[in-house]
Amino acid sequence: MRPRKSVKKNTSDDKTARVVRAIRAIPAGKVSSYGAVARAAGWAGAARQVVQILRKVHGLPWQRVVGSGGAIKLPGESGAEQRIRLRMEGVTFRGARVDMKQHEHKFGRSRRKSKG
DNA sequence: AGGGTGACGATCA
DNA sequence: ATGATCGCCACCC
Repeated sequence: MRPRKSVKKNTSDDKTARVVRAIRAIPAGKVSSYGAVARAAGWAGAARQVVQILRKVHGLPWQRVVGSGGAIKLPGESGAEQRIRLRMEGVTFRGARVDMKQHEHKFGRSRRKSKG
């Protein structure tokens, strides 16, 4: 038997693809954290890789990914811009952090369409 | 191959 | 809340 390819690869590219999908799944007005995105992509513990992907892949709603607890981790002006962008999307803050109670995005579990 | 690094995260003081 | 530490993972020299 040769290794099953179509089951689940785990190349860096595939993981990246999953992270990208997770990030793109965050709607405007919502945010998620680096760690949460990593887990949603089936890659627990890869918060730092989420950052790398965030920097590498262009066209992502990067402002919607914040630190644990809603902290803005981007330094300097970039951080200021992130706040502005989020506020423009309707995200509210609780001091220096995003009000996660209201804006934390919950990722779905590969849900099939359900009957209503 | 080994060591330094980073938009991290959880924990401890 | 702040600062130090340790764990984590891939990337870069």
